[in-house]
Amino acid sequence: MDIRDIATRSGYGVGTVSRVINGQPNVSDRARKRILAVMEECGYEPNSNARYLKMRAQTSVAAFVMGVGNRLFDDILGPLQARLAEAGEDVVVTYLDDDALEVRAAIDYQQARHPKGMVFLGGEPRYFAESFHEIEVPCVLVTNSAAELGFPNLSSVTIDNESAAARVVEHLWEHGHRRIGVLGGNRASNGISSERLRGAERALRERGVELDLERDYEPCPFLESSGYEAARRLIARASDLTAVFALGDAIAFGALRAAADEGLSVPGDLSLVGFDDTSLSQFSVPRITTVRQGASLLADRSAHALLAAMREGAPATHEVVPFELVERESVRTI
Amino acid sequence: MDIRDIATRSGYGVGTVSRVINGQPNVSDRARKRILAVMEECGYEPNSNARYLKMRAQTSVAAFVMGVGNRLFDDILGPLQARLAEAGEDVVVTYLDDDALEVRAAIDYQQARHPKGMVFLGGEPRYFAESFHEIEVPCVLVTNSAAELGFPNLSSVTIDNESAAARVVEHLWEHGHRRIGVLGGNRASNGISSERLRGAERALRERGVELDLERDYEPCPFLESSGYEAARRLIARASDLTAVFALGDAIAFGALRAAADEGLSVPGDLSLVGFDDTSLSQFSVPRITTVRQGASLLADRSAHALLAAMREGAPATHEVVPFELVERESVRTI
DNA sequence: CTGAAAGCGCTTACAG
DNA sequence: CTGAAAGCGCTTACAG
Repeated sequence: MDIRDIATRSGYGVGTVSRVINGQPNVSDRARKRILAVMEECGYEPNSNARYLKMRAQTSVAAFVMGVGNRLFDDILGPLQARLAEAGEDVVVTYLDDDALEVRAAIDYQQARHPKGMVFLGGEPRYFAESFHEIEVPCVLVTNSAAELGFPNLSSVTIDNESAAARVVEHLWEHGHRRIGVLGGNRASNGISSERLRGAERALRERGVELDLERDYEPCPFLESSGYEAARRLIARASDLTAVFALGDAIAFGALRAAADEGLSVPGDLSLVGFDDTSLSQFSVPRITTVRQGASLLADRSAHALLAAMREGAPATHEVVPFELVERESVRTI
Repeated sequence: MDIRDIATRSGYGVGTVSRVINGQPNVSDRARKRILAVMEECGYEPNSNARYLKMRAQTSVAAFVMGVGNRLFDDILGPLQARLAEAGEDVVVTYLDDDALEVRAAIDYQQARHPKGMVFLGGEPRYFAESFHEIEVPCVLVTNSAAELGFPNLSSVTIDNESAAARVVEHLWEHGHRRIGVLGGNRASNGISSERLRGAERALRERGVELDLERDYEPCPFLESSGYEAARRLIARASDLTAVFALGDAIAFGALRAAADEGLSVPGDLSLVGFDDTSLSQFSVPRITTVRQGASLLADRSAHALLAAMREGAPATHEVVPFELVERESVRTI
């Protein structure tokens, strides 16, 4: 059952059939109606390989997910693929190890598959700066800003991570905390973790305290297990901390467990704040105060930016969506 | 840069180039070496649309994920796509709402995209029985058995959910619990939740107690929030329960929170067991006793079965992989 | 508005 | 072992 069968059965030529498939205007109503009816009756679906081959277009959009265990990314992925599916786009997702070079992976992928567009869930700006110029298709970086990078085909949608982190510190400060530790991420990176770290440092500095990176900060990946280990180290080393700001909910969740293992109650002995508002912080005991970034809003805006770039050649945009500090039960006033 | 360019530059014909691309044997070593070198030098990658069009083959394998928030599925997806990628297969993933008809979605997808194979992460056997016969490509159902269904192109890999649930009840029983409630899933379904429920009922019955479905069972989706709500209802209704078996970790995690909100300590006032061994049960306070099913083992075996069916036309297999009860801190002896 | 024809980049008999 | 040619199922100028 191919386009020729439909042409024969409907009494029109393949050209006309093709035009109705593609919703082009220059077809008579009569022809359109008839052809649609025949296609319907035959359950005909155009062969996408042939279409894409001709249209010199690409098979789908590729999504690269940084790190396997990231809940927020999983939460974004669902809505994202839904939005894209509504627009008729498939998404092929690739999970990358935390230490994989996402831009390299994307370049290889582009070479092999010629996607129409790509989206990066997370990513390290440094790698983008180095090699993103090899990428030609419209892309969007999600949860991390690409504004500074200035590539014409790289949009981004993100919250203001630095301000959000500063807000957390402000919140802790208002509740009387002066000895605040920070947990997670990686100083060398210039991704979200360093933005958040910077925000925390700035807010502290504005209040006259300099964050002691050697003592009161402990880096770690955004995983429950890593958060657990890192928190144990931090707590052991800096036992005078009254509050810990974990740069991600998964880390905070691990830290909550670590505190329990150290015999510390949260928030009795130690206050804790997370980041992302996943179900981890919503249902833990105690519920963890955190920063919400809306997964479906991020997904929406990302799909929008990508589609606009893919379809209308819209220029790259850098959208900053709002965040919200959600106060729960893990911070006490001292 | 297409196959003709490579042909010209290497001094061979396109047929020969095509043969080396496809690793066919009837090419001289000299030709192969030369052509490979030219391809390498040009960074040439064959156009997959053209290949698939000619090979009348399909673009990729499709994965359907039932429900958006399922951690276990997310954990399977990563390794699964990695295995498949090693074998040169893309995977296009589609997230389905909990109430979506996965087999219908797959039929539509097959119609539209002609995938080489499909994998279902979760799924309702009833729907498979009804309409899977419309599906022609090799498929595998993961975390749920398709053995009873008897379709020649539907493999499955799963643990023995019924035995695992029975094991949980046995464990609770050994610790002195006689009033055991069950939380989660859906009685009408005949998917994993009903298997687990059945296992629990059986184990209870073997010990002379009949599970009161109206009083000591509360159905719910496999989400933290649903587990929370369901647990509150169950606890309010059947306050004499000494233990609750949640049919999933997410549910257990929600239940842990619900217990806290009811002023019940776990395991002091109420013992709790989950299912899946996600990080939710690993790092919660208390850590939750649960059943481990190995995500990467499930992924491995599924990829294996699918590949065998796709490449060698291997018949459907129904593999049962081991589970393990992992004892933690949420069950006390009474 | 419509059809006939060329061609997208490959693979695969068919000859040699 | 290798090349020339046909054709996979579409789309898109080009005529009309």
